[in-house]
Amino acid sequence: MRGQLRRLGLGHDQRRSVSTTDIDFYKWTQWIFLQLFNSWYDTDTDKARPISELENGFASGERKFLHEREWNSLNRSEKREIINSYRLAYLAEAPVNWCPALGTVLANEEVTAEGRSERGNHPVYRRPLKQWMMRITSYADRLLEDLEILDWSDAIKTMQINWIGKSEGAEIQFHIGESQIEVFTTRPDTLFGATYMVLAPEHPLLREIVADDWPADTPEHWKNGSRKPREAIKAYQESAAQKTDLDRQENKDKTGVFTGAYAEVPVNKKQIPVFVSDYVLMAYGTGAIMAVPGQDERDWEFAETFNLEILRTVQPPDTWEGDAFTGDGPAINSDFLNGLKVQEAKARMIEWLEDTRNGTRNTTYKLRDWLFSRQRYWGEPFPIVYDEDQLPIAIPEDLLPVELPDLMDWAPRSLDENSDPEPPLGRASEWVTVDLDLGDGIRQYRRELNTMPQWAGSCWYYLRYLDPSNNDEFISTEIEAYWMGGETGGVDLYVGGVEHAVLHLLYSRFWHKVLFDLGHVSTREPFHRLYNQGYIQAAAYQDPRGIYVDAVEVIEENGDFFHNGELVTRSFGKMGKSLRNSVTPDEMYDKFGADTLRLYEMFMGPLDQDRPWETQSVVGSQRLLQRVWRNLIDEETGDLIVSEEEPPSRLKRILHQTIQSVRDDMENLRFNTAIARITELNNEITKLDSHTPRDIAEVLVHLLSPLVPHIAEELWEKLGHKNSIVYSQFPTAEPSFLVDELVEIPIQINGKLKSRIVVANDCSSTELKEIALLDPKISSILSGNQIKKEIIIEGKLVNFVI
RNA sequence: GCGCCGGUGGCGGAAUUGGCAGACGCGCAGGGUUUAGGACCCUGUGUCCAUUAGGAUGUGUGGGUUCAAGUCCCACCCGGCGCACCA
Repeated sequence: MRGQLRRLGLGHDQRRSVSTTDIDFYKWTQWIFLQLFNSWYDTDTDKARPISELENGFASGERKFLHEREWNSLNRSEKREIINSYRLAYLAEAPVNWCPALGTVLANEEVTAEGRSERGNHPVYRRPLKQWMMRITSYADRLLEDLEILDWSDAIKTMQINWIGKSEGAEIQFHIGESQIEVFTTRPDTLFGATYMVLAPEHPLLREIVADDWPADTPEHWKNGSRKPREAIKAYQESAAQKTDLDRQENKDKTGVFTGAYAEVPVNKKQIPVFVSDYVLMAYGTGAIMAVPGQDERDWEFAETFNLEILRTVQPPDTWEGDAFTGDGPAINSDFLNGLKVQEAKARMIEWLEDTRNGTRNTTYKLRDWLFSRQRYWGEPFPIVYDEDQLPIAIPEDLLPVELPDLMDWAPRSLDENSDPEPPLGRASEWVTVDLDLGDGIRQYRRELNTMPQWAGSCWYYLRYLDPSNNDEFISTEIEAYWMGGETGGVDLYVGGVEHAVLHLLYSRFWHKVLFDLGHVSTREPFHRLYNQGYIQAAAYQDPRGIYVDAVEVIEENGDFFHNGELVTRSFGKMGKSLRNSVTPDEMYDKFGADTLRLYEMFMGPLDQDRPWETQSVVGSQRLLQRVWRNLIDEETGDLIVSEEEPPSRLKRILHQTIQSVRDDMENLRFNTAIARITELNNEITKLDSHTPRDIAEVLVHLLSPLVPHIAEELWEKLGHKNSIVYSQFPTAEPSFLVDELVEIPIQINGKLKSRIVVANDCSSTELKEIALLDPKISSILSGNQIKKEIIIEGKLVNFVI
């Protein structure tokens, strides 16, 4: 890998090379973990603060302690548990993604929509486990808002927006007998239209509310075939538990069971039936909804299946032919809301709910806290030990790093769905306990056996890269300010693939904001400008059985493709072994040289798009370099053949126009068009009868140098320079040469091009018109026709309307 | 279903604020140089009609705005990616 980078002249700075697995690096990853562990999120000031400030606040009474008992009446261990529940890095028993095939739990971001692992595509199961979490949800709003200051593509921004999934609305209390159930809705304005309620099958309050017997007149199809509600609910819960996420997605037919219970709608005291259905997810909102079929398509569908009342509370337009109406319109059937538009009605209803203590304004997010521990060997050990209270204690900074123990057998075990995760570090029997003096004498502690995910190191490596050998700090304050500061703030340009949209790029932003709050970095965001490069794809070929054949052996004939005489079909995909379509940089280097390879890769299309590799086309780039070489060097002797003459003024103009566009293109990473401009310049030089003037040659080499450094350096040296071209100033365009003395102006009749005239660049519109009318083609068309209108734009065009 | 991105010659792709569609390259065709070869040089190359001159037509489809639309507006089709019963 390093060899390939070097061979291609990619100019990586070896001195700044960092590896997240080096002890010197992960020592600081552990240090950052401690910053998170030792902080809490203060919602009053909207930033992270040291946890000691919270503790002192509780102790002094300065900060209100909103729990049942007085802070000072708690014992040490109770206090610790409370404090722990505020930390940005905390342990929690929660439903997590357990991937037995990988032997580890995974973060939500690492599980695909199909409920499989991003890595390896293995099945993932939800199950409750005690794991380390990162309180990224505290930052949801800031992660959302600060997207605005970033120069990122809309694609990535929307992916993050969707992932954070902010919805504003209200939480409303419903009474079911003695019990109370909270519902989250983004449409509190439709409360009068609530005609039934639905709980998720996993909802904990089901136990309390399910009736003993079906009420009289309960329709048969509400009963799930059971004689008693409890039986019906139990059967439904079991069948729902069997369904995978995939099943739920594929089969969107509404199913459900009546609980036998009725809830009271707070605003009109109406009694509505309570159902259980798996179209309500426990993981979102409160796991319970008020169903408003009139304004919600899913509820409409369910209402139709179970013959439930449908009441419109927003007036759809007259032309409306659909079912549920989710658009805007005046409220109807809604008492004090009648006539109000959705926005006003929402606000009014929230006011009413808060006044009457039936609910509160609330916001929910799809984003969950980040599951941070893994049961793998290759990861940073947590700088955490446990004492006899089984509560986590941070290893002091001066005892870092906590090194990974040597393990002969470090592979994760492949387990099944029902087994528990087994951290490989548990096999390091010498290591699992440790004697430490943490202030009260040497005592034995039990180590944390989980490790951090691979994202931990990549969350902050861009900072360490700036100051890679600092042994005293994770980065020096001055160096951080120098590189990360400036107008924009953050990394100036970050090029990477789109696949990290809601993984690395979200996690990094989160860590960076924590470090910012604690005063360790000076910018709100880590990456100011993000550029997602496309992938180079290559043609892959499948034989009639669908098996991929070696792409290099395929021959084309009249648009069809053959492999050993057999017809094969073509598709495009990422290069790789499975598609048997790889072309390695080394092969290309050997055949064409590093400069040609670089030039071709930059020329084949816009950087942000996927582009198909075509070995056949690489010669084009090689030819350009050969032509440039021959324009400056005698092929036979190897001598420089540039002339010291002043270049002709026409060529000088072309030269400066080229400088201008190449600068602009490079600034915007449009290397393909920059190369096209350079090619045009070189083609002009080739047409010269005399040798290339030095002024032209030097600029040409300069323009090429970032793209093809090797040949550029050699030509630069042959031009007589002692120092490397990288130390010389990139050319700047002379404004006076950017305008041509003569310009060609198109002449249109009725907007269609009929002729062209060449005029001085400062030709006035009256002159333009006169010259245009003199043009033989134009005059012959115009003769006998009345000009109705004329559009004359100086320096641009002439258009006569007849 | 929702969101984002895209659709231009045989191919990869160009085209500021609406202003000459197809820059540049590959491929292809014809010619030149060479003992030969092409990773060399020159010329041509959107499509259709025409011997030429020239004409018509043309940026996924259908409408619209405009003197003028690849570009703006409306409706739709196709492809890629992401999310998906998110209340």
